[in-house]
Amino acid sequence: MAQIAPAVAQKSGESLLFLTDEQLRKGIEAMFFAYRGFTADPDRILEEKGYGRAHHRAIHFIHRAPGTTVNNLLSILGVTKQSLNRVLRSLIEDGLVESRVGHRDKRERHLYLTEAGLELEHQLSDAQRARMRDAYRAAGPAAVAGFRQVLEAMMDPEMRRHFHRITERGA
Amino acid sequence: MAQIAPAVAQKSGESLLFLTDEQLRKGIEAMFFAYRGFTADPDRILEEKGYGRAHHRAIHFIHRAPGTTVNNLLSILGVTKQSLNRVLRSLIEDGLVESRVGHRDKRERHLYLTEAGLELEHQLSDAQRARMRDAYRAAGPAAVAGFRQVLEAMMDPEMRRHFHRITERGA
DNA sequence: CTTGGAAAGTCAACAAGGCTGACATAAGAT
DNA sequence: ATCTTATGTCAGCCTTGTTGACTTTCCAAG
Repeated sequence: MAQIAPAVAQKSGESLLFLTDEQLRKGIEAMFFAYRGFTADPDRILEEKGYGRAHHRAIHFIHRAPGTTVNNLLSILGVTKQSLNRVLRSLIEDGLVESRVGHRDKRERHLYLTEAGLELEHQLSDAQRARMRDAYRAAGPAAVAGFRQVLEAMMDPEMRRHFHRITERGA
Repeated sequence: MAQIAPAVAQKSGESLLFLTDEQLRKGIEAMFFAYRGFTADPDRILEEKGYGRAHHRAIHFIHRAPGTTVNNLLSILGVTKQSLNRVLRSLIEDGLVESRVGHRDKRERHLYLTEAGLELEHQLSDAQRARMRDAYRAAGPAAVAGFRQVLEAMMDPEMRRHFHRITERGA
């Protein structure tokens, strides 16, 4: 059902060989193995500190959008408030995150990294960016552009909105 | 520490603007959001059947390398045998996977998908490939080549070996 | 032939991090 | 005054990862 015969490639002007099931499977496996590498370095650092990936995600997005509300973080991370709350509570207790009551709407809590939080964020980010930088450098700018295009096309629309919102400040 | 100033770009002949921290952060976030999309469709199917991602991974790689041993699967998946065993046991009990005692070495178990297993594999794979295909088509062949280059550069060396071994038959 | 060690399986216990459901509180909105 | 929203919290459940200990099977080296 899903086999795209090479003959189909004639349909368009360009070769559609990159859409064969075999190519798609390779892409799927590449995503799987690459994601392991992507998380490996932060995971090691987090383990030492007794944290997990969930903490990393919270720290990352709070750093990226300081003052974000719990609800906003919830929709970015796509988890339940109970799940996020467990993580946030430990980060707040450990003094990595500060929760400030909203100025206009006092129901909201605005989240900020403390000095210690920023320090851990840097440590995690440095490790992850180092791997990313090596991969980017090895592949070159054209490949990086393609990489980003495919990733973006792979996102759910709602996630793509988050991605653009978070990303749109800065180059 | 990790900031690469635009001035550094002059060092090489080509622009190194794609290696700024901001660009790297975007790449990191793109990976995060894209991976969610990548797993979303299979996750929905698996949930209906009472399985999880761990089952999907086992099914995928057994399909990809029929007759693989437990130990081989273990090193591909990077989990403990206890963890994999729990998943395999349920798949065997449910008749999706068959475990055959080794011909030469009778300690080894060779794993195969049954008819039912193949059927589920197809269902999961179709969903995941559909998203992949849409993303590939939207981005175009050049972008796909870059995508694959960056992903491969991002893998740990051992995972890259697995990737090549699994992938090297076929185009 | 015996024994060492590898491959596999199993049991128990635990932790992280998802989930649901129920409920409490504060405060904006109507 | 009441409805709704934002947040927090308690309890309980599931999946999927972990370690450690132990058994069975069986190849291979002595």
